Amino acid sequence: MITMTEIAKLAHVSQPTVSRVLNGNMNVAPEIRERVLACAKEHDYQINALAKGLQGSRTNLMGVLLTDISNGFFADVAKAIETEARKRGYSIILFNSNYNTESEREYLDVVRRYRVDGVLAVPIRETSMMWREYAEKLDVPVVAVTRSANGLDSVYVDHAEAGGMVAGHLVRRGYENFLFIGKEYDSKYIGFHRKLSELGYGDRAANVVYQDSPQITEALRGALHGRRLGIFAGNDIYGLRILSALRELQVSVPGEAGVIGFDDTMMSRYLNPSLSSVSQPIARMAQKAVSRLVYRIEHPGPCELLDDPLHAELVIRQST
Amino acid sequence: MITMTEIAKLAHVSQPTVSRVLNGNMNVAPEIRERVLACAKEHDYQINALAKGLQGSRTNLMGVLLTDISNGFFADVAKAIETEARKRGYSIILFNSNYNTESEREYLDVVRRYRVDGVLAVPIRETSMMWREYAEKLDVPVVAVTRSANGLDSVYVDHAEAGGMVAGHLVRRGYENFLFIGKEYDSKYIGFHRKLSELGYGDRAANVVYQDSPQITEALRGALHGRRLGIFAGNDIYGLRILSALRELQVSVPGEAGVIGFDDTMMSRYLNPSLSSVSQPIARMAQKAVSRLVYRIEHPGPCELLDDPLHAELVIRQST
DNA sequence: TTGTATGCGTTATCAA
DNA sequence: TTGATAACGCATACAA
Repeated sequence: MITMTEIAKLAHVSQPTVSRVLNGNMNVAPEIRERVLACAKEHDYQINALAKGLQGSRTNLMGVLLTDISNGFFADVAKAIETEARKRGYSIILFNSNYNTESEREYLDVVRRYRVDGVLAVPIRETSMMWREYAEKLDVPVVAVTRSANGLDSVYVDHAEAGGMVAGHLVRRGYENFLFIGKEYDSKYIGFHRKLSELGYGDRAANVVYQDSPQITEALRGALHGRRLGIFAGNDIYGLRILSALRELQVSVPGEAGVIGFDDTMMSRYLNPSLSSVSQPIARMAQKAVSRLVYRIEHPGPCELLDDPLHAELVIRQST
Repeated sequence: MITMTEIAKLAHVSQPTVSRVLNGNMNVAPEIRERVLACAKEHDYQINALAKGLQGSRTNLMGVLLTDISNGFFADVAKAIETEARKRGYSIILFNSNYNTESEREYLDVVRRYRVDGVLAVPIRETSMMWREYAEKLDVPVVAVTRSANGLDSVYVDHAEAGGMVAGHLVRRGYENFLFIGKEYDSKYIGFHRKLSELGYGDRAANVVYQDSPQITEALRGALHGRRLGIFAGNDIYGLRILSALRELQVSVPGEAGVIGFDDTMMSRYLNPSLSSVSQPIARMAQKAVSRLVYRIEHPGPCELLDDPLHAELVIRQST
């Protein structure tokens, strides 16, 4: 691939002059300018981003650490981030932690090797102090998306609040026993349970950590006795599986049991019964997170932590 | 971030010696080796990948150009590629063309700027010769994944063959009219139609280019007259929407109409009725594509084009 | 307005 | 076994 030095030779000028032209510096004679531009175009010059990055300025790279891109929600997040970053001239290096804390740690090192200008992360554990440490070592700004992390700028949806909304909704719909099915102890559940307690149903809420489909069926069978059961799924995929399991158990929805998912995946409106869900403002989150990260990149130095909780929205459908 | 030169000073050796130690070159006195390693560890040294890449060796970056990562299938592909690439020490720069040919072109320039070692691409148009041109300019190897591209190493599933399998299946199931609903003229449809012709149903197959949900409903209403209708959806998302539209039209599935999707997305088995689909060996494709790309990276120079069509598999469920 | 010189952090070549 | 030195491609400071 052709370099500035080579163009300089071809155009009979010095390399810094080529640099000036290509960077739009106006202090160059028009004739030289044109000669250089023509030559660059002819040879389809592309700047060497590595050299540029090495030289000290920016790399225009953002590291994006996700938990699982095969989850439709995060895929949408990734897409929105990529779009937003590109608008501002950044490219994305992508990593999948697969909910593995070790990978998360390891990828952070990789990210440092490439001298990314900043990092967007979906932190696996919101509560842990790991990220505070990480961020210090990283010496580039980090913004948490989707969930908040201790000690990080965070653009996220208030999951506890969303959990509370779900609880309120299920109670209004007349459910009297409650079940949360999710991947792990989760602030959604905390908010869910808190709200149920406030409403006087604190002792009627159970929490199941999901492992596999048979386990879901078992949990449901155990929870279904008499009272109408309101089920809160940690995400739409669980919601889908729960609907399927209830069908198998011949439980009527939303009659004997109601189900509400999380993330409002595209599929949920097409299911039968269509799945109620909690919708997150993905595009807005991506926009805010990228924009905050760019700000931090362009204004280095200490800075007050951003805590920007957005609000989820209930999308009520047939399943509740 | 600490550099080799700084470590050199701290350890009272020369910078190349540090380089040797950190690269595992054995021609270094054990005591020096330990001193350097200790110092590197203490300061959490991470190599500057930009400098390394600039110097001439590899960048250990792969460009990944996708059409749309928010499609569950491609999200799975992206994940598998990332996993496979990481196993071999590569990181991923990700791009979403959003089925936009201009973006595709533009991203290729970005990829060149970062001097990636190679590119994995889901080409938007399989038939066009664009990629042949692109690959020449790129001067790094390119491998097409998922679809084959003219003039590129290609690891893909034979969509025409898969379309034929679908046709055969629908005919065996007793459907007598046929409809393909997909994003655009597609080799799936070509194979589907060819097989139907062979079986004597050539004049009973229609092709609908999908735009929005109302349009699907209209198309279905138009196609449902008397004979049982076998519907082939270009992907599972369309399949889902079609099932939903049929419910709305009160058409029984798989009785009056049968539906089979494409990609065998995770959700399809949980739908009601569960959705028949065509499953593609994603992990194997990713593994083969990455492995081919790495081979080409490690063995530069001209080389016979790889054409590695894998085979799809029908997953028959309730919807047919 | 243009060119010369220097440095970014590596690897590689060559001497010592 | 170790250390000087150059080179990769660019941006920047400075000189002309």
